[in-house]
Amino acid sequence: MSDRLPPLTALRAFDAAARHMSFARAAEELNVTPAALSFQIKNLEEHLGQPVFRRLNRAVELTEAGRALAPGAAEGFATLQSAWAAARRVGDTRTLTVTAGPGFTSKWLAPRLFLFAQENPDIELRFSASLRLMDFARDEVDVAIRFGQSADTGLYSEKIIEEWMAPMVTPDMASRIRTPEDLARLPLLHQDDTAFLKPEVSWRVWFAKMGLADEERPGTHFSQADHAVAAALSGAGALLGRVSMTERHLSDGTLVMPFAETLDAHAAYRLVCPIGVEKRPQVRRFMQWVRSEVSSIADLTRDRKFLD
Amino acid sequence: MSDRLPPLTALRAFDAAARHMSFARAAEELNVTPAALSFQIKNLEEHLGQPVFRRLNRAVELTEAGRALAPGAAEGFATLQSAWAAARRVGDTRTLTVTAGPGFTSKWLAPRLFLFAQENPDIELRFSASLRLMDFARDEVDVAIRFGQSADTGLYSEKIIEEWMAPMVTPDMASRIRTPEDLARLPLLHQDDTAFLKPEVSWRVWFAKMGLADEERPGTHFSQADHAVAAALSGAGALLGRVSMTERHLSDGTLVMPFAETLDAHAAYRLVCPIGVEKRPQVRRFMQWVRSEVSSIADLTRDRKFLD
DNA sequence: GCATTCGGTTAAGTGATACTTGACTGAAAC
DNA sequence: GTTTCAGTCAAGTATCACTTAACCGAATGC
Repeated sequence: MSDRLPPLTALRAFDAAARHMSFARAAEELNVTPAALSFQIKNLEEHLGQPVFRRLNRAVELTEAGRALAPGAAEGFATLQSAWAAARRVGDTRTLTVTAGPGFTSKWLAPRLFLFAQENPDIELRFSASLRLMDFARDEVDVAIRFGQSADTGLYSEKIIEEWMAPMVTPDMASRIRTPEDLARLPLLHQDDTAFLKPEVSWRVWFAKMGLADEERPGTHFSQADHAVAAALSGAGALLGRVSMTERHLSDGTLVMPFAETLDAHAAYRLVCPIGVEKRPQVRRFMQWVRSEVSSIADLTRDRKFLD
Repeated sequence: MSDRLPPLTALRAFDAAARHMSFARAAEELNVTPAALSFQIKNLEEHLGQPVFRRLNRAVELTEAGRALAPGAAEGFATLQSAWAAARRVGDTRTLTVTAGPGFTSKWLAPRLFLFAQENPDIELRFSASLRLMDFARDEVDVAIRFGQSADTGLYSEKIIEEWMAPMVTPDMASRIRTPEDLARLPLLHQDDTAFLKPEVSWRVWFAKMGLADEERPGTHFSQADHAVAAALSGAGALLGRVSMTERHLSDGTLVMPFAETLDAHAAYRLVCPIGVEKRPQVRRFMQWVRSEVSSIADLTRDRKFLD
């Protein structure tokens, strides 16, 4: 009994046929004639010793053996596919695929990306904004930007922005604020995306450290940081904003910090990639560019005071 | 840029070469000449646009691209391999592969297996005793016997033995035991493999339910049930034994239960397999055999009393 | 120090195999 | 009742994977 793999072209044909549940469409995918595909399946069945498809009049359906084979075959070829894609990316100095969360993407990356594109016209930057953590092997991504309190092990990881938070309001609002008590009377905007941080960073903590009551503060809650920022920009209330998200608005004055007292998030954005990838030229250039962009926002931190 | 998979034979050649880190041995594995393999690798490199191996004088080493490709390639082919093996097992009514923990294997399965073999000479029973949970797809196992309090979802699961525990000693010892207090004075044997059960089953609980002090009982601890049983058989002390493990010894009188009071483990051995597999003829016959074996131990439970 | 062995490469020739073409089948659709 | 659809079969062909045999360079051995 040969438990050795059958001819791989036959397996591949089966995989395509099982995914499409149609020989004709499978043949199309593989750029062969239906006859060739039919022959391949037959060949596979000969190797297996039993049919994998039950031929119906106008359709095919998997036999039990086929059902046993199909998921593993699909997974196997998918694994090969992404391994191949990963190998192709090595030595490809033209493209760079970056992933980041939606907040960071919209408030930090996206507004600056055209600058990177200008400086590096030869690099084709691709983009994948997603909250879920990417699997570098599966998702064909070169570098990821992740927010968190500790570095991932087994990956290259470089801290790019230390996060801290400060009260922020529109300039108009700021003119009417003198004391923390003034602030507390405004509608407060809460970002729940920092809720997992320890120690906690929230309006409650900020006010407590400023000497006001240590109590839950009412207000509007946002699950995504950029929505909270948008609300603050429209004058909906006072935001305990993340500098990484609001640096642009603080620079151009559409948001201002009425107090110098800030909270350290004890967390940072990190640039993360599989070990070795950080040495590829386009990744190097991206990192350098990120570093220089970060250093230009450093001056915002000039006269802040940490509440600790 | 073709991100489509390269010729699969070439990928396969690369996989073998990367695993052996030698073209010659890879060629041997694939039953081809080194020349053919060399050509395949070259072909692959042409498709990739860069070398995957650096040729040294007497050896080869992976390039960065090779390192990116190798693990995924190995995983992919391994997946295909086990999917193929799974498909081959379907429709193979000759062999049956069973896995169970070491305790169940040595105390229940192994002593009876020759009976199954006698009744079913046409089935080749294979065996895999392991503590770790098997992955049906990966480990080429048809059915598993697992001990636990709840059934696994997504799998066919049939309760085969409800576990309960009772004090057990050698007949010699039993003659000197009249009251639970007598028992408590003996060296006590503890099995830690049931420590994860809730509610707890232990000497402490048994004695407490019999009206003695609810306190930790000293004694010897065993991580594996069969070792504790062996100790009890040699007269080392009193065991709060699992009936599933000791049925044989209770039947032939080498162990006896000095009290009728027992503890329900609220757990059971289950026969587990991927859905659909339970319909295969040799699996059916194995299950039927297990059921009939189980029913023959039912009479042990005749005059037990549950402490609840 | 010269021959040997080892591991890989190259080139030419060969055989298997994967594919195409074109005719065919049987059932469903119009 | 013709048309269409999905898959099959048979014959011929092109491709490709493989073998054979000669070759290369470096380590090994006497």
